[in-house]
Amino acid sequence: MELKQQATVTLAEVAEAAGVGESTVSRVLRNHGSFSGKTRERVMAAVERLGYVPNRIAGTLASTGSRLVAFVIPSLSNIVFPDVLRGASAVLEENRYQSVFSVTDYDPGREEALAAAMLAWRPAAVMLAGYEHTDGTAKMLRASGCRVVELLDLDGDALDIAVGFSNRAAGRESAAFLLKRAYRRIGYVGHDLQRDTRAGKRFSSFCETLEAAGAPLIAREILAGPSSVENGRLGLERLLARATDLDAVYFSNDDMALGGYFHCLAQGIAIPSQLAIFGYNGLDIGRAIPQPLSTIRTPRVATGEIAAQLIVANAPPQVVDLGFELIEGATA
Amino acid sequence: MELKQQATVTLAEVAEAAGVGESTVSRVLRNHGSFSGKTRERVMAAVERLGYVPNRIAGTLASTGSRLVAFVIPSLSNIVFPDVLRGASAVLEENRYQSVFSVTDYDPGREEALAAAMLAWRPAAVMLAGYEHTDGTAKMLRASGCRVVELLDLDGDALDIAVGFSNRAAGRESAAFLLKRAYRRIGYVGHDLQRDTRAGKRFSSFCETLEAAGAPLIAREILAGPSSVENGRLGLERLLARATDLDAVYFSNDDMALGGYFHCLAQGIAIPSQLAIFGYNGLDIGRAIPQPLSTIRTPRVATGEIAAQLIVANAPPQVVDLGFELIEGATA
DNA sequence: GTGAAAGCGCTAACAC
DNA sequence: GTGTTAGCGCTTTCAC
Repeated sequence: MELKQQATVTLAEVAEAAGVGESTVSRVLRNHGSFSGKTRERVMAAVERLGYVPNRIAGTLASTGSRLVAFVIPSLSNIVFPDVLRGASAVLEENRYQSVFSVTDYDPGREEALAAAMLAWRPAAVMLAGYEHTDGTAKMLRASGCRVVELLDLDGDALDIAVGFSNRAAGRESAAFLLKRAYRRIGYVGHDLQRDTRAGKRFSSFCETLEAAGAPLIAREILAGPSSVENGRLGLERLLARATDLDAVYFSNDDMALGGYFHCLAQGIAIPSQLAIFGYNGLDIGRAIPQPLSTIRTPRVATGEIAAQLIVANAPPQVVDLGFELIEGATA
Repeated sequence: MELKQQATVTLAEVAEAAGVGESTVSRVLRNHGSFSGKTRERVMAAVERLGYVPNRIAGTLASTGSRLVAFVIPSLSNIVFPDVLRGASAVLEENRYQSVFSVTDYDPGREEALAAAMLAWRPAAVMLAGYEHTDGTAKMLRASGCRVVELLDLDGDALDIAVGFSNRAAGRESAAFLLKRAYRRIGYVGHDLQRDTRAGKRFSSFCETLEAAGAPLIAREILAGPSSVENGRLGLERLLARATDLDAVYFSNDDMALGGYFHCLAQGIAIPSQLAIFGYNGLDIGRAIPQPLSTIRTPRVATGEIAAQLIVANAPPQVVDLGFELIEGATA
């Protein structure tokens, strides 16, 4: 316990040192209200001399709103969420907001507990992934009076603000694209759909679209655990062991699809003539492989940016559809 | 401004509703001090009924330590930092700590401003990447009295706690490995070293090791901007246009190395017989490509975990070397 | 086992 | 333009 004494320079001490009142120091520091240039100088000099760092805890308690935004995200392994955080935090930092986060690991129960913990900091907004929350979470969020932003999904009812795109539409368009290219014997390789409900939505609308076209899904391979390149490779290997006559495979996302691509590369399976591959997310890496990956590019960073802008502007409840872009690539 | 009224259920209201004093409610909620089972039930019932969410802002102000840990990281695009956050936040959440973060974009000036903003929340600890801070940042951190953890680098003097591994050692061992494999005409493809000082340290000790062995670096290609697969691809393409007789290339990290690998794949350059490739980080994807990438695996998640554990335990100042692992792979 | 009261370090009226 | 003062919602003695 070698802790140095917590350097507790307070606003009162600064006021004392500068020979002014506390509220004057507060005004100068927040550049709010009126004070003379001379006063300002004396205050700043005292701040500098004492190395004063304002206490936001006290400040927030005394004032109304906190410049804090809470993120409750499913994962940090799936690049989607760091991307969203990146977009949001850039905008928030510009506006002198701060970001708190916690990771649910795709567990709705954890989400509820973590959201409660976040709410205890009285944030200006809570940002969560998607619409699948427990009743408890929804109730708590509604009761909190703080802004709520649901991200990356539009297939459901928003609590307050929603920013993202439709996963169902993405699944549908992916299927439509493969059908248009005349693929008819289509398989699927995915990861844990119970937990990643957005991947689940894409998959179900993908299947519906195939069925409607009279070319239902032939085979699927669903791996436990999160998406990864290795799981994609393994998944395709297993799928092809069971279904040898596929002409295309839809993957739950680009990580998985890359794994599939590498499997084909290693096995000498010609893409797309022998087997077509289609992903989801539009990661940069998909464009750097020898054959650009056919996929759907999602506006992940923009989702974060827009969400943050709406909070900073205290915008009214709304649903913002950012859409997505189908990239034809060379693998399907 | 359609904000619902901020639902301000306070501890006082809970006390009132439960027919007990405020301090009793506080004791029950924190499970600290003594109270009867009956009292406990009544308090919990009132909490439930009113939907009370404790105000941590007030709680922290009234008590001593805050269960808040601040991360000041260079980037969220480089997977390294989400990995560290992931490890740390898992441990912190288990211990009911919360994580605040901000992103410096590799700018020491921004780091100083953001660190100051973080300090305003009086966190239990501030975690930063590496040792390269401005004098202002170092001074402020020291004066703050809060714990400081420097992550992912050990080549320098720690302010308080440091957790990570030596980037210089990593550069040295990478060079030694290539030399041992009898590569002698070695090149380098890297990203912005001014900003990513850890990559800079790896590179300089890599070069020193080559020189000491009488096989100095033949050529280098350094791209502006952050590391990416595409930049790696482009970098190798440019490098090979100038230096056609290389037998191995060292990349600033795995993202870059993957780009190089894909370039070779697309150009029909045989790996490793025509050209060897060596990376840094040991990303999972490097093991899923047809030829496993030769690289150094760094304990990124563990770095976050250990750092968090030390903070939770309020451990004394120390330097923790987690080391790294050289993966021989198939590309060098 | 429990309650009353004094702060924690600020902000926001409100006087001057 | 500036100081005084009353909270913000808790935790923490300290009596009882």
